[in-house]
Parts: sequence; structure tokens; C-alpha cells
Amino acid sequence: MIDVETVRKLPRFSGLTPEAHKWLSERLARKFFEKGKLLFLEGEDSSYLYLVERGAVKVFRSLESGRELILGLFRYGDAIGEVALIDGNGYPASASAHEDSTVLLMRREDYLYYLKAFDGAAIALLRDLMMRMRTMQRRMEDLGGGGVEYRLGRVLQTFCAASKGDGPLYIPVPLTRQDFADMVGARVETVIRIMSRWQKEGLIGHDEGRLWVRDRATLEALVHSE
Amino acid sequence: MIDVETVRKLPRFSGLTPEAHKWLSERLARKFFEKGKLLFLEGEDSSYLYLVERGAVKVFRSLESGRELILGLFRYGDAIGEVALIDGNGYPASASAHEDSTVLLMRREDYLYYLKAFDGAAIALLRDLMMRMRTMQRRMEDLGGGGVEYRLGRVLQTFCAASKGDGPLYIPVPLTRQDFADMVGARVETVIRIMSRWQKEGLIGHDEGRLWVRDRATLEALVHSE
DNA sequence: CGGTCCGTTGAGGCCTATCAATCGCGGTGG
DNA sequence: CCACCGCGATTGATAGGCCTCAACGGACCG
Repeated sequence: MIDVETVRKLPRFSGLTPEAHKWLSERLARKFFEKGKLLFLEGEDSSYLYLVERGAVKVFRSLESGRELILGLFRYGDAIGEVALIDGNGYPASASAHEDSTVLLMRREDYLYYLKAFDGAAIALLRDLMMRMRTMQRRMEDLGGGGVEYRLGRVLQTFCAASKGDGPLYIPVPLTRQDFADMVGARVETVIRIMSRWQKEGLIGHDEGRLWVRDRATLEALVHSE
Repeated sequence: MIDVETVRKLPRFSGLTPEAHKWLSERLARKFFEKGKLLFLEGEDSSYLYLVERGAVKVFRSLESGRELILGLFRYGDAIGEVALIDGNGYPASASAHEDSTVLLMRREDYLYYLKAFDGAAIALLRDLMMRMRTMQRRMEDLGGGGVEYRLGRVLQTFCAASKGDGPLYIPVPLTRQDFADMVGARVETVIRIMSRWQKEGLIGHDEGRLWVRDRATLEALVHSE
């Protein structure tokens, strides 16, 4: 049981009535996950909907090749586990805390009831799913379409999409080279070589661990270079 | 306006009431597309839901690199254009008739009304979307996970998934080497070299243009070989 | 100080793209 | 009927990208 105010602020629930907020607040629980801890494993029966409140949650799959492909990084307001909750076939991927994170949990039964009972809930879900499908499609195009350099550029674009202004664009999540490699489907060494070159050329850099891209024009250049 | 019987048989509508079937039959139109003709272009405003009745429809995106990535081949009973219809942002990809095909069309307004008015309609949509998200995720893993050989094997698996029995597994759609290349994100020549080798090894072959894989065990072997 | 994690660099080799040329086939027009 | 053309399949040669293996340095921590 958590604060109504917290619920009301979540973009996912913002359009609902005060009654709905109250109902939700009584059925959401807060849980803390230390960096690296698993939220769930692929194949597990899906029992909960997760809403990221603080930190970042990594959703990934371990491939037969031994690689790990990062399917998405979810941050404040993002929902995880919906697909599995609705079709009831178990989680299609694993999730772990990419940083120390707190999430809000809702039990499966409650969520299903919520979808039916409250106007706008199902619509919100549909909209979310559509957006995600577009995102996934773009990822597929990237993975199938070009070299590692191109794919890396696209990933940076994705993370910079939200930032504004003219100066350097900061990536809002701490990412290791390995993380990048897992996102573009490449090896660490390859990623390092490319990013080192970009760094030498002044296109990217980092302050106190936070990565940045020089400016918006640079960001465009990264993907058009090949 | 089409036959009620036709509507009733579509898996997508099978669970609905006779009233719903009648309502739908009055709002669906049939249209023929010659092989190669465009159903719609990416970016176009979405006005219709498409249901494949006969033939096969190819959904694809033209990438900046000049390549074309096939996002999916849709056959009897499959719906196309739902994402765009619901979020209203235009089609995220193009579609063309991969063979001579007939499709059933429903106007956007009608479809949206249908979703709200008939019990089970929204649920059917959700289920369909979930399944597609799982499919897309698998595709992403494939594209990001291994070499062309692995990806080709996975594509064959996908097409053979529906066939049963012990003998050779026939691929139910006529596909050129270029089509395969466009599905796995590779060049024609690469696909040809791999498939020629498989053919020499007796793993695959073709009768009167129809491609087959030797048996189920072979199918497994194709992807585990590397 | 040893251990772990991350970043980095180098050498070598496989895989895939690229470019170019050829072949078979069906259709078409003369 | 035959020459020609367009399309898909095929093959070879070559270059370059990316992986693989291996080793090393630095930061942080117990």
C-alpha cells in the first residue's frame, strides 16, 4: 500500500479518476532491488506487474550463443511484464536492476481486474503497447540494417532523444561498454574501438562517468557516416 | 459487403456472436491485389484494417542503406495495420502483395467502434498483439544473436513451425533467395552460398519450386551447427 | 596486496559484403 | 522460329568488418 499521490503522478495512471487512484494505491506495493538483483527470470510464471519508480531496470535475454541481448532499459514510469501478464505464458525475458531501483508491484489478478473495471485503462495499455511495437520495429531495422557503428549511433540517438538544448547531450543512464555491446549485438572490443575513435575525434566524451555526445548535429552524423 | 460465413470462419472473429458476425460482414469489403502491388506505404495515414483472405502480404521497410527488411509475411487470417489504426500515427511500414492476394478491408472508424462495442474484440486484439510482440522479440534476438547461417535456419524454422508429420517439411510460401536475404538482413550471394551448401548436403531441396527441409531433426541441426 | 571489474590494445582469421561475370528460363517482338 | 531482354540463381575474387584470443593497465575494494 502506497501513497495516492505517488500513483496520481505516474504517467500511466494520470488520466484516471481519484477513485481509481485510491483503488490502485491500495493494491500497489513498493519493493527495493539492489543493483544487479533479478526481478524475474525468463520462463517464470508471471505473477506481477512492475512499475519502475526509481532507478533503471534492464530487460534482457540470454542467447544460446552465450551472448546477452538487452531488449530494453526501463526507467521512471515504465511498466514491465504486461505481455506475460495478459497472455499468461510466462515472462518472455529476464529482468534485473541495472542500478539500485525501487519498483511498484501489482498482483496479476488485480491488474486484470483493473483493466476491465476502469475506463481508459485498457486504452492506456493499448497505446503503450503500440508505442513499444514501433520501438521494437525500429530496433529490428537497426539490428538487421547496418554495421555495428550504425547501430551504436542509433542507440545513442535513442538515449539522447529526451534531452534538449544545444550543448552536449548527456546519456541519462550509466552504461558500460559491455552494456552497449549487449544492446547492439556486438562484442565489447568492437564497441570500444568505435567509441574510442569517436572520443578521439571529440564526438563523444564523459564527465565524472556520465557519457555525452557533443551536440545534436554530431548525433546525426554518427549514423550517416557510413 | 461480404458473406457472413466468410467472417465466421476467420480465426480472428471466431469467438463472436452471430450479431457481431453480421455487423462485420456488412462493413468488410473484399479487394484483390495483383502480385507486387502496394497495399500501403509507410508513413501514409492509416485508414483501413486489412485481413488477408488469400495469398500472402509482405510487410517491409526500405532502409536508408538501400536494403529492404521484411518485417513479416502475412497469410490467411492475419490482420495488418492495427498498430497504425489505433495510435493514429500512420503506417510504420509498407505492405505489398507477395503473391496474387485478396484481402478484406474495414474502415478505421468501423474498426474502432467494433473494438468498443463487442465483448471479446478488445481481448482478441490484445492477445494478437502479445503474440506478435513475442514474435518480434524472437526476431530481434535472431538478428542480434548470430551469423547469417543461424538467422537463416531460424527463418526456416519459423516457416516450418506449422507443418506436421515426419517427412520433408514444405515451406508454404514461394520465397526467392532475395526474400530470404531481406528477412535475415544479409546479401543475396551470402544466402545463396549457404543454401547451396545445405542443398549439396541434402538438408534442403525443392520440388516444382516448393522448398523443403529434410525433416524435423534437420531443422534443429541447422541452427545448432554453429 | 590480491582480486575483481572495466577499459584498452594488438594480432590473426573467419565471415560477409562487394563487384563482376555467367547461366538458365520465360516472355516478347520481330 | 529465333534474337533479345529481364529476372533470379550462381560462382569467383577480393577487401574489409567483426570476432576471437590474449594480454595488460587502472580503479576500487576487502
